[in-house]
Amino acid sequence: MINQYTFCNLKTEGIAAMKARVDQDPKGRKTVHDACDTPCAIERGMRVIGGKWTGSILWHLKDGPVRFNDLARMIGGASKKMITERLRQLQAQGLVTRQVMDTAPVSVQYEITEFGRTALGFLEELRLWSESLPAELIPAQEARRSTGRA
Amino acid sequence: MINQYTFCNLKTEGIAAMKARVDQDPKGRKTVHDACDTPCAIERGMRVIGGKWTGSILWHLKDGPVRFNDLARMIGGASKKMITERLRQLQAQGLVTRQVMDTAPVSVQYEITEFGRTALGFLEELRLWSESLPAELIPAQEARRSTGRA
DNA sequence: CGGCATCCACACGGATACTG
DNA sequence: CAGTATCCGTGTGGATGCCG
Repeated sequence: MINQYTFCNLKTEGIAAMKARVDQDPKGRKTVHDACDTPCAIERGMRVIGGKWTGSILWHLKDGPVRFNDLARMIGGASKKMITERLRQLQAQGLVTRQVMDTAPVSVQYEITEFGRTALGFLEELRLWSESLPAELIPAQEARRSTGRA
Repeated sequence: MINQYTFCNLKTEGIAAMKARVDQDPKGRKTVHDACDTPCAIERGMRVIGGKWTGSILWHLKDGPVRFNDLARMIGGASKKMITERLRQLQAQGLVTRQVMDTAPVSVQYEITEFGRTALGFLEELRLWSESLPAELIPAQEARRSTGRA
């Protein structure tokens, strides 16, 4: 009978791994201890860099500051709206900085912060892993149907 | 005029460290070279393990087979529907296996495959990174409003 | 127990137009 | 150039019920 599991915890004090468990009382009812009180670290991390395009954006900034439209150009498939949205989010989280250059016409530069760079390691790993994936199992990026508006 | 992007192409031949560049021709028009091959790997990877709860599920299977309901219990916050859905997806992608045990009542065991394990590496990295994040910037998991139905 | 079916509220995100 | 505003189809995913 399976009644003992380990899974992710938020407290990293003892690091190693506090073990979350599913226990069974005499009556057979189960309770979880130290479950993912909050969404797991995994989930929480995903909320930060797992947004659509978020990873790509961050990734594109790794080689230096990039201007808005260039960024949009690089990430083919993402609308300006999305780029803006995600950039704002990343900015609010301190992963990138936004700097308006005093030129005409205006130009805005986005740059990854030191903090943002700490995420690149993981992204690199993800990239390597992804590239080893058989193409068939990648869920096709479906084209949304047009809104029908002129 | 937007008419030339290379993105999400699945050719992974040259990969290595292709730098995406935005070039400008004499007339000031810009073109992108080697745009998304690399970054899109990020996006593609996200499509596979970036789904809601997907990472958590995989993560929770790392220590051994787990039964459906126990899995659901562990991942507090996810509905059975989601768990099922994601499990099916993971199964179709060969990251987990599903095995119906011959017991009464039925019990079903999910187990991570060797292939699935290859993803644990960066999930671990993600976990470490996430745990270092200040709690404030984690987008709260908003509670959906009830459907109003009885 | 381990689901599937249904219903439905949103949130997401593309398209488009407009602005300084 | 670098957005903002708006409109709206569509996907996502929680809630609930039923079933073998």
